[in-house]
Amino acid sequence: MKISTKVRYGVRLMFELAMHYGRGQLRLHEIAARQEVSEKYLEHLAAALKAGGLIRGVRGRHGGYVLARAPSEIRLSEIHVALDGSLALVECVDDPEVCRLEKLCVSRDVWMDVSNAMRNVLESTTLQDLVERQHEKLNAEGQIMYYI
Amino acid sequence: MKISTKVRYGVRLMFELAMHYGRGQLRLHEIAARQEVSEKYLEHLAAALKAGGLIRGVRGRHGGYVLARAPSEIRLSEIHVALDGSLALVECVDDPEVCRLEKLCVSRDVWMDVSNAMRNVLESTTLQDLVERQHEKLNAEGQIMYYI
DNA sequence: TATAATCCTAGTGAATTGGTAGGAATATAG
DNA sequence: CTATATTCCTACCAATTCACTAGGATTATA
Repeated sequence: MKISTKVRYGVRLMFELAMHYGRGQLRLHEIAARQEVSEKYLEHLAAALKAGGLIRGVRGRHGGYVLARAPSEIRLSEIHVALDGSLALVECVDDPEVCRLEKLCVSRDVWMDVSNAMRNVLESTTLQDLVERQHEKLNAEGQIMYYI
Repeated sequence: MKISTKVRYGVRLMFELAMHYGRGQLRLHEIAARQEVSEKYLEHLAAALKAGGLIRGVRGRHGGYVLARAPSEIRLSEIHVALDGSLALVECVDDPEVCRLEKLCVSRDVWMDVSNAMRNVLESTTLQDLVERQHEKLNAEGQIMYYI
């Protein structure tokens, strides 16, 4: 079981927007260049993130995307949900009705425990946390800031 | 992201063997009937579990499978690894070398946190835990024990 | 010797993944 | 007004993975 590239790239897209927060819109073209991903592919991710209410698009020349809320108000769990649906690792975690054995099923308990463990991490991490961690890392490495 | 049926059925297969532990081998035929899964499919799972050293096969008529160790000594993480490989949600969690940005990458930290959260649950849960939970549930529901 | 089980190797249809393609709509610069 | 640069929208596609089947070889028992 691996995280899809959709979610991986999506998180990085959101991270780029978070790093740029407060300085207007950012074009997919730039993000694509930095992440070395096709711009066309990012369009799909952006569409899903927009549908999820996490970013806003600015059309026309000199357009781009902006975060819909402050980085501190966007949890990674929301990004995951927008791109990949529920965080439940099996159907019956969200919807017990799907299995007639729900009450007696011990595997369901396990998958619920694992799902909740994931959810905890993703809900308690915001884009702001990522931005701060990035700054710490860059300082620690003595690197020039990539993001001006 | 969903758990594969391979792992789901595999855990249930192992659970059946755990419920039967101490009373000799159990045939896939029986497990398949109880889980309403094809016997042929379970053969594949059994092969992987055997290769992982978690079960032993007994060939010939009246053959079957037995746990290789006591249920209290088999962690769910081992089952997952045997059937689905590493618990790492992205390549670079296991092997930082795959990405040249490892040191500076904050997403890697996130996926490592999530992977570890999952790992914690699966490593701290044994088949014995499942067996006990099952007994509790059956008692709570006032049900006759399914497993004799 | 017939039978019932594991064991082994291949194949396969359907779904999912990870994209591309092409253009419409929209806003800005000149 | 026009050219251009962007988002937005819909369709398509190749490769991979998933979930499973098929067919038999091997092994042990009754």
